[in-house]
Amino acid sequence: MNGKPSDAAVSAWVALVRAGQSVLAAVEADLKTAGFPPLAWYDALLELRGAGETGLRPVDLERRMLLAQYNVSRLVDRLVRAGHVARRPCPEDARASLLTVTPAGRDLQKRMWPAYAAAIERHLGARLSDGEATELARLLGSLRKG
Amino acid sequence: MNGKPSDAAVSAWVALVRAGQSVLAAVEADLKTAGFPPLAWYDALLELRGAGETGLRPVDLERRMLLAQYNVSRLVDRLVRAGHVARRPCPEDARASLLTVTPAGRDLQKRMWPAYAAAIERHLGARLSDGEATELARLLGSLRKG
DNA sequence: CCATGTTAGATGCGATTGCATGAATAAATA
DNA sequence: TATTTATTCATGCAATCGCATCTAACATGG
Repeated sequence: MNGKPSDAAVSAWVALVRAGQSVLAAVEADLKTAGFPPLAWYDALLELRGAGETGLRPVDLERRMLLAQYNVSRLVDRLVRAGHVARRPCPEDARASLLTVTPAGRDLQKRMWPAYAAAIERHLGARLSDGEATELARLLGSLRKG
Repeated sequence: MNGKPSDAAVSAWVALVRAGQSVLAAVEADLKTAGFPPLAWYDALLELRGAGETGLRPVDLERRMLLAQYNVSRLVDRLVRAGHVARRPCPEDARASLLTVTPAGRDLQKRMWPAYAAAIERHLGARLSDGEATELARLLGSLRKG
């Protein structure tokens, strides 16, 4: 079963790739201009913060961030080297570590948010009504695996 | 003027990044599995083909593909090395070349389309009705710079 | 316990990306 | 025209990515 996509589907595909790339690049550029690290750092810090005291194993981060295993491994390396994340041994699985955000990491994440929020507003919020944004989120949500 | 984004805008942002990444990665993976080069090659060949006999300068490709200048320079290098694109001197501007698709490039692009189309259908078309796809394309279209 | 298979994570290596800069030409201006 | 500025493209270098593979630790079946 491998039907061809409708014209509407192809249009949506093209629009998704273009808009995704364009908006993402613009937001990343704003963050960089403000002197901040890439979005992935923010995402990782947010995920880890949301996991509370215990922290997360790299494999958990991998699943939440939709990143390849080796990319998580190296992202965590960089975050640890920069002092934003701490590793401690995982008591239940000696292969893994438990990752938690350090105070410096929490601080970075908090300082990034205003710039990040402004970029989202500028490149996305300002171009859609709330109703449109909600509808967009709904449509994009149905593209998730399932 | 730097208001904070609404919750709806933030939701749309998150959904856009996640869905974009997820669907794009899935389509790229399908293409690679089928033994084809990355999507950027297809896009470039398509743009060049659409430009007819004359071809395009690298800078034109850059604008159409939303790529950084050095990425275009290197993408073209690879396409030329692989025999899919030809350079000839641009008569009106000695700095530039005019890029055209070779027969091999045309052939590659044609062979890629079925796999590409199937991937779009699988990862996007099959998950949205035509009406939804049209609406999605419309909403994403309003995110373009203007 | 041992053997086998599976999962978590790290890493060497080559390809690609991003940044900064260079070289050549074109365009604008004095 | 001579000078300055802007545009087009290429590239050295460092950082990052992707792939393949490796080690270590769990899990399962005997």
